Amino acid sequence: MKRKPSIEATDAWTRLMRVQSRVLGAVEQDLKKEGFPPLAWYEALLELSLAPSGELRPVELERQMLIPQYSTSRLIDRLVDEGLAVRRECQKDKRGQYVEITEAGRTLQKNMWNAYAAAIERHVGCKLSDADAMKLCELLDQLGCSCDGATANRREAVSSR
Amino acid sequence: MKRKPSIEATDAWTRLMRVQSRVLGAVEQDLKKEGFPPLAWYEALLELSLAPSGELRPVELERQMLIPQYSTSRLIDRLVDEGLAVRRECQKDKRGQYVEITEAGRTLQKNMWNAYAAAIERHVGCKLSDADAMKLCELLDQLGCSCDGATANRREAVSSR
DNA sequence: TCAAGATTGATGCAATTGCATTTAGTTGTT
DNA sequence: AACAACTAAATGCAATTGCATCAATCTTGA
Repeated sequence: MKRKPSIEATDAWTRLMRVQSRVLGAVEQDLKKEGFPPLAWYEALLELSLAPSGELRPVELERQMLIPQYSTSRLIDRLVDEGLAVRRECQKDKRGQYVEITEAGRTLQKNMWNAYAAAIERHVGCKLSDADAMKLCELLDQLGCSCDGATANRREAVSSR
Repeated sequence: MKRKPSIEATDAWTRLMRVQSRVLGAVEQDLKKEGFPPLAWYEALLELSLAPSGELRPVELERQMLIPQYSTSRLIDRLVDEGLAVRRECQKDKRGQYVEITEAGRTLQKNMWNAYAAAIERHVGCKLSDADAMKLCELLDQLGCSCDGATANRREAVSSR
């Protein structure tokens, strides 16, 4: 127990932290400059838009997005405030509810995807060959132990996002 | 302009975001469980401890750590409040100041490194061969366009941290 | 069937962040 | 010297986060 990491592992750790923070910052800033809300809104709208009949339980959204329960609750508050989603009652489970994306929500999601895709291309895509990107995925997956779910299961949906 | 990213690039982006957030969360939580302050404190203490005579200008710390100016200012406030650093007047430039690490600061930095190193090993090191870690660094560096500075310049110091 | 325990979602409160601005001091130009 | 432009650091304020807890409902297993 308590073995020390190799220099290589430590470097990988450092770069993982620094590079993602830079890249994320750059992408978020691009979106903001074009007047769009934070990425988390996009993620939520995407999940909702892909769900059957455009609705999800908050708890499902929470699991997809890997964020804490109270974050989900407040994110939904904001989406609802902006008219991007509505809360609907859930008859199966009266503790719960459904959150349904609105037309405005779908529209925003699509518009954001344009800007978002361009930003990904600008800050990731054009710096990496497809082969390198795949290799990077592999290596990251070794760390993640399951980045799975989310993206993989609905590969078909990607082109339409 | 405005070309769309490939599936591979998009996947790499997604994994970069998700994996670092998981790994960071896991490491931070390990540290917290052992009663240590946030990682940012460690980073700052490390920078200070490596600086000649253990002191830096806030603006230098800011550049090393890649955080906004006001964050640095407040981080220093906290370190000073806890007796881990002291503010010293800067005669060369009276707008500025020096921040000097205290003995308590150096001690905490060393203690944190034990826990931190173990956490890196647990969440990164043991999941990746050294060769894979190096490859990961390379790929991330392609994105970062300069993760450089910080770590690379003072490789000698690493074993002693 | 009923109590114990688990799950869903919201929320009060304190701590932290982000933004914009302020204060103070420095530098460069004429 | 005088002024404009710039840099260093702090801070007020609003927004966001994290934590703990709550209320309501469900599940279960004796």
